[in-house]
Amino acid sequence: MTYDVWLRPQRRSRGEPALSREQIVAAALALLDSEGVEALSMRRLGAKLNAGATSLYWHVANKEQLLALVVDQVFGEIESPDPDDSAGWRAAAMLCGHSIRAVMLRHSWLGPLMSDSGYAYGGPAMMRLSEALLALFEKAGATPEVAEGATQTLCGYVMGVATAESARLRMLTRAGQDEGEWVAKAYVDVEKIAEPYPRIVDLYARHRDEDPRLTRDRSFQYGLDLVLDGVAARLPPPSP
Amino acid sequence: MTYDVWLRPQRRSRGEPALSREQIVAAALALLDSEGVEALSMRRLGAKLNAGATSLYWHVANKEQLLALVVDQVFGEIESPDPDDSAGWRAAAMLCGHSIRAVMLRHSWLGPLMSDSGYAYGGPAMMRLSEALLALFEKAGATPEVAEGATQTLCGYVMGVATAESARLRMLTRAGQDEGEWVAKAYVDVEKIAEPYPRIVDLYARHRDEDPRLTRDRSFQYGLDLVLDGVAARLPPPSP
DNA sequence: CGAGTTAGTCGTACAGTGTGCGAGTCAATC
DNA sequence: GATTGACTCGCACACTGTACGACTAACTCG
Repeated sequence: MTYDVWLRPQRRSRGEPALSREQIVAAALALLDSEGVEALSMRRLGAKLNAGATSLYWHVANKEQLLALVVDQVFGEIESPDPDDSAGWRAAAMLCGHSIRAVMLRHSWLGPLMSDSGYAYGGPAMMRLSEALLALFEKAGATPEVAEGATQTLCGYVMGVATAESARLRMLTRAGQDEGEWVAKAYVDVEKIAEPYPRIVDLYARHRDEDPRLTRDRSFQYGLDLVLDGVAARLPPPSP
Repeated sequence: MTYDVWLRPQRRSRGEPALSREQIVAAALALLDSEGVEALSMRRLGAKLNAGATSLYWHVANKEQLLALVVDQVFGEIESPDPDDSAGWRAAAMLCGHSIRAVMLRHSWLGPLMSDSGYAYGGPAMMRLSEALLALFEKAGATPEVAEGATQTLCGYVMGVATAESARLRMLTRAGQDEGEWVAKAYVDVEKIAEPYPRIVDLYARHRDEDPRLTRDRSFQYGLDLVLDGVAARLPPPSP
């Protein structure tokens, strides 16, 4: 019965209670954003809400469920594509891909939390996103099967890459270093470890003097284009 | 200096010590496979090795580092592509993609651990894999830039999808249910939540009576083909 | 109005976590 | 024989998630 997270109605009384599920989720989100995932404990969250740690358990079954709620809340920040986007399906899908990535980089704890369990069964926000993507591709002429494949491939790619990117970002902020500095410092280590792997050394060298953020942006865009090319090839030819 | 995990030489004495780093990593791997990530504590790991929990800290700086070592060890199970594969680059890349997915599904804790931090800086095994993929694409005629893009896109897609798949698998084994049973049971909940999203309801309905494993296999293959199509379009046309 | 029910909060307690520290052991070397 | 260095380990600390039962305060019913 894992789905009852989303089904269970919220109990309510008259004089509104001091704590509410929305409040708790919002506070958890704020704590995650400002201090990272390892800082989120029920006690700290309670303290932030001027409440006892165990009071939270009235509104939320356990920590895992709370995290699922937070994850879905953040999914709500993603801009769903507009199936009637006048710029065409491709531009809309692209925008959506970038939006997913932006949200995952903005909340760099999202990747790990999704992998931990959030992924497995999606909440309403994730469903809304999936529905919108399916609709987008179908409107572009895809069969339901193609739309499904396109959606899964797009999401798989975007989330895979963004998860890796955010892992890197978390490591940097934890080290309190700028991405540029870090690349410079890491380079000497990488040269040693990667020594038997000339193409990797070369790859590092090629990006050595670039702004790492731009490199990442470009790299993401490259793969996104590649995936969307693949999608386009599976759609009926556009009417002239 | 995050890279010193891979650089630090192992201390050794004459009469070989009761514990070794390899042993610890192997035991941790076994524990992860058999009981999952939440069962891996330093105390339990120590007990499994007939050693005190804190003895491990002689061989390993901390738990995080241990996990990084385990992750890289498992990466070693992935079959690197053979750049001279007589079946062509596409078949080789495909095989590699399937191998990555197989390893991630076999060790369903891998996705989360990679997202947590492993991803950020790769160990030798991950480097070997990257090098092999770069070599494969370059041998197929790609420029270093295209090879880089292809590698990142392929890995991003495969790891993204496989992480999502393994999250589902973990949830199932935790619930002690068969994937088929679960789909059947979840269906009634999903119908409620997804009710405003007709395409998702439809998607569920389409797969309702299939073997979920085959559905997943097919879906993965679909996206892999799509990505490789995109890669092919970026390679020079094959000589006749 | 009084009694009972229910929603909501919280303190305490328990079993567990990662790991710093210092004390111990034992083989190799001087 | 003394000393060094490689290891092992028990204890302690601060911290975790959460079960449980006690408590308060508001609402409902007779």
